[in-house]
Amino acid sequence: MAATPPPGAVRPGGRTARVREAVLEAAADTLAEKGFDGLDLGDIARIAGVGKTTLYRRWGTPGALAADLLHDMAERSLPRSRNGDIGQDLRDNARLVLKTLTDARQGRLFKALIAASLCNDQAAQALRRFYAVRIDEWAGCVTDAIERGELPTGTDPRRVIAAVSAPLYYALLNTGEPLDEAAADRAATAALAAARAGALSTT
Amino acid sequence: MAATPPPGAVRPGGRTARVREAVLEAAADTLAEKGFDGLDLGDIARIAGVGKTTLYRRWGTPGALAADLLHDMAERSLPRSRNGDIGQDLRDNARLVLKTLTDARQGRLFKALIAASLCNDQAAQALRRFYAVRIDEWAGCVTDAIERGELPTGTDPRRVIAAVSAPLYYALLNTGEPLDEAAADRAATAALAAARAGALSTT
DNA sequence: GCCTTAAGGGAACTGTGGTCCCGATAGTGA
DNA sequence: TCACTATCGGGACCACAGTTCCCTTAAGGC
Repeated sequence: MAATPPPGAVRPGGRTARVREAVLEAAADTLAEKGFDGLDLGDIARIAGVGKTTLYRRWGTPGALAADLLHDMAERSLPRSRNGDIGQDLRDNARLVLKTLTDARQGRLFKALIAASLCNDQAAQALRRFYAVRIDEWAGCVTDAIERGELPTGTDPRRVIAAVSAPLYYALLNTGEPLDEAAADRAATAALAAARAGALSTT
Repeated sequence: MAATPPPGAVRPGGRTARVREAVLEAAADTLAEKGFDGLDLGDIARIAGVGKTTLYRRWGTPGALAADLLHDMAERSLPRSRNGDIGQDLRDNARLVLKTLTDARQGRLFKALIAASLCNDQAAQALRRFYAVRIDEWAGCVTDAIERGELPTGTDPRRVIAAVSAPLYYALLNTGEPLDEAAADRAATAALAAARAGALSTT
């Protein structure tokens, strides 16, 4: 019982790749504009200039399309800061997250992708992978800081980076508190204080 | 131009109240079981044993129904701890949040309601109100602790409580990190360290 | 450059989510 | 208790998201 490969996997080049690119771009635009529940495969087909049948055959559901977009986004990682000072690095990270979440297009896109991950298992898995990549990239700052003696040995690098983002996402998703530079700086300072106190260790 | 009152507002007692109760219960069950995108008004009507027309007339959309459920949930507030020790109080709060998020039914329900809030403005507003009520209730712990001199004056009570929940929700929604008692205790300890360091002040 | 067939696209079709109409039921004020 | 009408509920109806069919195009191996 040889499993049939998913459509697009056997001949991924040329036309197939162009279709995927156009579709993902249209999907990102639509998610940013209308949110996850406004993601209609028929609309996407029209906007991307491809056949509706293609959308249903290759992706099938809005959730699977969002998952593919997340895979695509995880590929392009942003380089982290290297200030030689953990306080400054965490602040840079907080500012970067802030900028992403408050940017009109990016902020709405992230909200829509989180909504997708809450409605669809494929999207949920892709979202976790996306954040794992992002966090791993920045965890290097913490590793370096530990080596420099700025933070206790045993500090968990990923947890420190996650601790910076967490209050900003909590404000975005749960409380609706305003997201501004003061909030970003508070997030960085709080994470640093927690790390110094040994509250974010691996054990 | 007198605005027509929304259906159910003029005669909210008796049958109308019973219908709302049955519908909200069915909605909560369905959200917990199938998530927000599985919330079909026709299904809810069948489960609740009321007319489909009633669902569409009184709520109209899944988002509005989720919003009404959130309003209902915000009414019933849970009492906070009063240990006389902020470390213990924050730990209790973290354990309570953990218990809610890891409970099979409650955890799924919260995820679904957050998804709803990301797809619908009414639900988003209702969710913010829900968390405002919850956070205000527990903020009293921090106010008391400041008076007892356990935390610096100028500490923002709501921010401290939010700082406890934030990493737990971040694990639930973004990274998929395991949610266990160790995670809850880390969240409480980290928030306490940040507050003691003055990183969560009102200014 | 040729051949095989994976992948795309147009168009017709259909199941069902959501609307509309109207009679039945019961909350509310007197 | 009665009258008025807000609200409920059943069923017909309709638009369209999602499927299916089948022909066309071009990717990839030789």
